[in-house]
Amino acid sequence: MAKIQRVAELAGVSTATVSRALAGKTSVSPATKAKVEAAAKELGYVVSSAASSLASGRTRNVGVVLPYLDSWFFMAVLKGAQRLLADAGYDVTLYHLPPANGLEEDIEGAQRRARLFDEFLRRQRCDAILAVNLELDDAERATLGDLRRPLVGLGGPLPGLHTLSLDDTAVARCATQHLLDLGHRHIAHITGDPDFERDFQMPATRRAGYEASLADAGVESDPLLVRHANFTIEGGYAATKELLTDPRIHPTAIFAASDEMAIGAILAARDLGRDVAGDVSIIGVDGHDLAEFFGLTTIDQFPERQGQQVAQLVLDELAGDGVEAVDEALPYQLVARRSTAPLRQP
Amino acid sequence: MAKIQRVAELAGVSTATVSRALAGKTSVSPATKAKVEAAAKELGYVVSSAASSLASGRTRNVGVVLPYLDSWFFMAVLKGAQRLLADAGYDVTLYHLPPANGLEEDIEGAQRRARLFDEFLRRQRCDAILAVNLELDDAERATLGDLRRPLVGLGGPLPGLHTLSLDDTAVARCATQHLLDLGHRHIAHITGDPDFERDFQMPATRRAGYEASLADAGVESDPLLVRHANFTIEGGYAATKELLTDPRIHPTAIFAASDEMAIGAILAARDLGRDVAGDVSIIGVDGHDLAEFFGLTTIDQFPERQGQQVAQLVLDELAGDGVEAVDEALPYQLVARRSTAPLRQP
DNA sequence: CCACCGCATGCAAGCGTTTACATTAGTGGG
DNA sequence: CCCACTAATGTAAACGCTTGCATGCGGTGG
Repeated sequence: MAKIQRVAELAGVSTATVSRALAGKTSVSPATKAKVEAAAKELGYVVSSAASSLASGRTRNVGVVLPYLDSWFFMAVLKGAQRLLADAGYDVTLYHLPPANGLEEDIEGAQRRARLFDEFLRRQRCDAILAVNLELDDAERATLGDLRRPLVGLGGPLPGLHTLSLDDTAVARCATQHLLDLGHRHIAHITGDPDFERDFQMPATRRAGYEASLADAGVESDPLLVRHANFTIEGGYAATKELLTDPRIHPTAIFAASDEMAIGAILAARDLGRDVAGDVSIIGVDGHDLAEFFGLTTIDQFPERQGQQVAQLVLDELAGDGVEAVDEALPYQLVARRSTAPLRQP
Repeated sequence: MAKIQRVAELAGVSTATVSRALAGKTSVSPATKAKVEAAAKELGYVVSSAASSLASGRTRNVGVVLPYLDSWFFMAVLKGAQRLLADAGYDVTLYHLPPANGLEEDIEGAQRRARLFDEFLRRQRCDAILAVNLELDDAERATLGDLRRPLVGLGGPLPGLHTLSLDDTAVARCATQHLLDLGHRHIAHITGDPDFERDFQMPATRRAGYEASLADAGVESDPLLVRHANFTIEGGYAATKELLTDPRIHPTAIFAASDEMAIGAILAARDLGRDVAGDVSIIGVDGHDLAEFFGLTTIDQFPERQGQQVAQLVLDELAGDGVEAVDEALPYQLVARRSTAPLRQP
């Protein structure tokens, strides 16, 4: 039996009034509202989300799509978003969507991806989708468009939808400029592997910022100073060992496109007996929890706050404040620590 | 209009048949099934989860309750569980439930916790709950019991429900024994802070295993050799600096209750100019991604596989294989790497 | 004093499925 | 050739809420 019935009977009102009283929206007299709430509490009543969704078309649930579940950065974002959404009464359902790698042989991955779009996201389980670092092909874009639900992105821009993104060019310039300002001229760069993930723009963008900054300073860029890793500590470590032992180059500073790679760089430098900052300055990007611990200079992008911001955006769109599909810039900030220092004069 | 209607019309059958054909359960002739599937595909039809849930009482959704969203370990578990559940067609909705810290002043945390139990978990949005490292009070236990849904725990035992847990005593003994076998007698232990999280048994249990193992070997345990950290790299680092510089003690080996603390220990030893393995052997627990990178000897507990296993348990219970409420032991394995070595003879 | 208005509430029609039960057609044994 | 039985399908009643519309009521301005 419709459980709301029981509450209605106990409170001596109709189910309609119970519904209205508990939703808190439309006009219900304070006295009635109190009675209903008392009855609900006494019976331990909580609305059935299925029934409520079916009747109202609203689910009180937001889908969060993440490319990685094992990366510090995305978890920080998730944490921020989850908290804000939960406080607003929304559940979060989590979808894992690894970046399409474009590899022929990854049939399983492609199937999972297709299934996510064709099946999971279309069940109308979410009032809105919050997608982090999502790159879409046209069919996928169409699927999401058909949902007719707010769709908000973090790390865009994604054409046609509201996104929050970091200005990767500016961030890279900021990091590079910091090293230039310290007097460094042989600045290496560790970034993502452009072949590794199809369509993942960020590494290329940061590299462009790095090169532009060098160019502005009249420093010639050397392809040998750019290495690819995959955003992991191990990757940064390996790349740095190469950079610091290649006899053709003599970098005095390294700009890593993520803090995890920068931490790997610090460890590699130490293992090679180089003095971090003294012999080689290292700067990262992210604002990793461990940056403080390692004394890592970084461009903090406040990931947890990003999660909150993008969640707030979702809530705004759900509230109908029909924001237009724009791309907003996220804040970032240079945090100077011990891993960077002025170039030691030879 | 009931969209299933359209499919039914296009396929020339009743909605009941469409429902059956798409669910794939009951008897539908292959021909009809094909027609229905074609019609559904043509219309891009996907069942509305709300309607389906309301009618069937099943949601195809599993709630996963985690104590931390920013810890490597829990994310590894989540990753494993999410994948298995997604492959089985289940959505995962994520609930963040920080451990109750028992602090009077943490009203906000207590409210969040209460709200999770009283509101979120009771909306009948989940077919089952998968709880990781959950510690419940009686009222909470009652709430979850009232749900009448499968409730499975990882890291128990939780009285009355089916759990998978690591034998923390055995793990600690295994780690300690490894160090004893290498000839160490002054073995330090870094574990969690018992006051930090009310009711979180694991640190105490591991410590007990450590002490039992020492006792078995006839080695006297020294409270000075036990330090508390909070399962972070920073914590392990700080604790290790203390251990290695306290003039009253001379540990030649450290057993850290987590790999992250063990990594902190390695970094601390290095910073103090000690040779890891040569001067001080270090062993952790978890099987962290970075253990290989740091050459860390560890007791691997295969967190991602734990996630899969506990997810499988959920699926089994949902399939009605009414497993009884038992506590099953999870596998673990000593992985010896470079951070442990035989005691150097003085 | 009346017509009108707005607020609080009730009534009942959905919302889009699933599924128990009824119905029909086909099958093999007696 | 009939019957009992099974497999495939249809019929229609839930499922537990939300919400447009109707109703009743006290107050207000003319």
